[in-house]
Formats: sequence, structure tokens, C-alpha cells
Amino acid sequence: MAPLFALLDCNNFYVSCERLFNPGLAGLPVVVLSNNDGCIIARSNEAKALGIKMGEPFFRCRDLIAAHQVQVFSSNYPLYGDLSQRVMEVLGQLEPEVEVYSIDEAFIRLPAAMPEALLANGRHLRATVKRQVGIPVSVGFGPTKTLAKIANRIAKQQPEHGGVFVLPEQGHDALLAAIEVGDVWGIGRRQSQKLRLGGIRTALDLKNANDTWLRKHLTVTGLRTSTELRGVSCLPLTDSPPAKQSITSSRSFGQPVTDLAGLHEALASYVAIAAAKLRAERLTAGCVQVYLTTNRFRAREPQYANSTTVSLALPTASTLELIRHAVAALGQLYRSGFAYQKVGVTLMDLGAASRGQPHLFCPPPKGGEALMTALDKVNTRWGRDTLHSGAEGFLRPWKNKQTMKSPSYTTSWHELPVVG
DNA sequence: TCTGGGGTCCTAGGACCC
DNA sequence: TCTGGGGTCCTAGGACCC
Repeated sequence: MAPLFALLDCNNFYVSCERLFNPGLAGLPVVVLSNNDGCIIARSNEAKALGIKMGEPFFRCRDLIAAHQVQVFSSNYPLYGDLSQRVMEVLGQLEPEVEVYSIDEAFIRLPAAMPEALLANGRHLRATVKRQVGIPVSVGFGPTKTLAKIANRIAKQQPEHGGVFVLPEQGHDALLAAIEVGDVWGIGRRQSQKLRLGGIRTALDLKNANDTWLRKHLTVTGLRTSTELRGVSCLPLTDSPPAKQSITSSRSFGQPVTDLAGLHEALASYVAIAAAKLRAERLTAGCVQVYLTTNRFRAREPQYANSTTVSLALPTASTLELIRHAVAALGQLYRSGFAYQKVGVTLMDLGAASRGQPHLFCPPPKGGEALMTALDKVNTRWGRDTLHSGAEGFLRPWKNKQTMKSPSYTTSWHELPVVG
């Protein structure tokens, strides 16, 4: 028996987080919205049963939501991030080889074992996370990551398995035949369309597809997915997270912005967010990319989208320096006469804060390390935005809406749940 | 009226080099 | 008529993930 993988996945994660502090939500249909209260990004089983789709615009299912008294929440990322960390900590105590794959998922690598032993292990994981954190999870076992994903899906969808499923090493073709090719990890909308044109409709079809055809039409990634379905592991467990390549911050506006001053404020705020992340990772950026776009859904309004990238003479982590460069780039991109929906910044060419040598012709930049350290300390202690650059503005009319947010129960002293 | 945000990887094509 | 070949690097765009 070959070594294998497990995938642990939190059930309806954001909804489960909301329910943890609001037990009255149990059994009710619940949804969580994306950043701007724009789309549905998490649904309880009851909400799924009503036919509410993942990624559906909120305004389009308002009637359905009202009719069934679906409980609606704006997303509360500090809460979800904190609970995610707690789940991963418990997992790390139980398993030596864990890869945190996303906010609500982790792969585990295990030595070969009998199916009964795996089942018992999965049940133990599930019970421990439930007891110590309170979040329900599902666990799937398989010989590759892609097959573990499929096992997890079966664990979640078929209640008779009690949230844990071990994909049999042999004779699981019938299970693969029941899974649409677009539901296989790594096969998105475009690829599944291509596959269907080639007569490949199920996970089993993809497993048995011709290598040359796959390589030609789906590139190496499609071939890799097919190989993984055959039980040959191509995607190893990456135990230490690879170094970040880039840090992005962007938001849609609460209402369209037409003037450069408004864009300028918003961009400066996003740079401040990205730069704080940069410093938290002890990195510097050598390159700043800025982009802006109008609302592509308003087809009748004039459309404009553009981006530009500036290289810095000297890598920096200073919010003030980065704002200066980003704002200059924005000035080049801006065209009047458009209703903008979004600006964003990406910090690239990241490297260790200690890298490089001072530039011969560049004076040491303002907004140096001591100032940034003080800024981060104040904002960590008293909340983000306590201290910020004037460039970020004060009234911030462009700020987006988040009207149905639950309290930050675990990450803000002011919003602790009160007992009794 | 109202449609998320933050990432990674792969490929094609152009620039440039010898 | 016919105008090298092979390599690297960079960028833009597309596709995927949660």
C-alpha cells in the first residue's frame, strides 16, 4: 500500500463561524456575502437546498432570501481567519505532515494504513476539531491530492458516511463515473467545456483520456490532473509555505468614483493595507503595480481599464514611499470622463527586508523603519486605521458597504461575546 | 440601484543575444 | 520563390484555486 493523502475541509466554513457565536442559526438557512455585500460566498446546507448558488449576486436572490427568511451576513474576515488558525493548530497537534491549503482546508500526508485505521483516524480528527474549536469538518482519504479532494466531496455530500470517507484503492471507477468533470479539482469552466467537446464528461473519462490529446488541449496541468486521477501522485505535500511572490490590495467602491482625488485616497488606503502585510512578513517590495477599472457589468457606460508597473530604485516597505510611487502611477493611468468601480495595487519583486545595499545616488527614504514600526504598533494595539497617512483621506465616501456584519467576537476587545 | 478579493501557474510571443 | 537557428528573458493574458 502506497502512502496517501487526506483532505480536511471545514463545512460551509464562514457560515459555521457565524453559527458558532450565534447558535440560534442552527437549522436555519444562512448565507455570507462577499466584501462589498455583492455576492453569496458561503451557504448553509439549508440555503443550498433553496437553490441559492455560489457566487450569485446578492441582489438577484433578494426575493428568495426574503421569502425564506434566509439569515444574511456581511463577511467578517478577522473572525474567520482567527477560527481558521485554531482549526489548523489542532490539526498540527494531531498530525506531523500538514499543508494548510486555504482558509478552510488542509492536506495531510500519512503512511500507508488499512482503510479501517484511516476511517478511525478521520473520525478522531473530526471529533477533536469539533470539540476544541466547534467547527464541523469533513475528511477524505485518497492516494493523491486530487483523489483525496474527491473523497472529501463524497464525505460531505453523502451523510451516511458521517463526514469521513476513504476512497478504496481499487475499484473506485464507479465513484469517478458519478462525478462531473467540471467538479474535479483543477478543471474549471473553460477546461470542462473543452473536455466535453472532446467527449470527456466525467472524472472517469478524464482518468482514461489520451495523454497526447490532454497535453495538447489542456496543457501540462490537465495531464497532471488526469495522472493524479489514475492514482499517481504528481502534487507533493508542501509543508513549509513557499515565499510570497506578490501582495495585492483592492476593493470595489461603495459607489462609482469619477475624480482623481477620490481614486487617490482609495489607492493610498489599499497601499497602506498591502504595505502593512509586507512588513508583517518582514519583506520589502521592489516593484509596484497599479490598476484601475470601470464597472464591466454596466455595458452601456464607457469602459476603461488599465494598469502600469513601476520599478523602484531601492526596495522598500515604507507605506509613505509606496504611496508616493503608486499615486504617481495612478496619475498616468487616470482618464477623466469615466465612472470607476475599483482601483488596486500589487506589490511585487518581494525580498527579505535585509537584502541589498544602499543606493549610491538615492538618499535614505523618508518614512523610514522607526516610523513604520511605531505605526504598526499603534495600529495593532488600537485597531487598523488609528494612525494613517493623510493621503488616505478622512471622509472616504468611496468606502464600500458592509451592512450586515457580525461582531469580531475573538479579535476585538470591544466586541467580545457577553455570557449570562 | 445592486455583480468579491487575493493568490498561483502556464503559455505564447516579442526582444534580444550569439 | 527562397532570407538561420537556438537559446534566454520578460510580459501579457488566460486559466485555475478558495
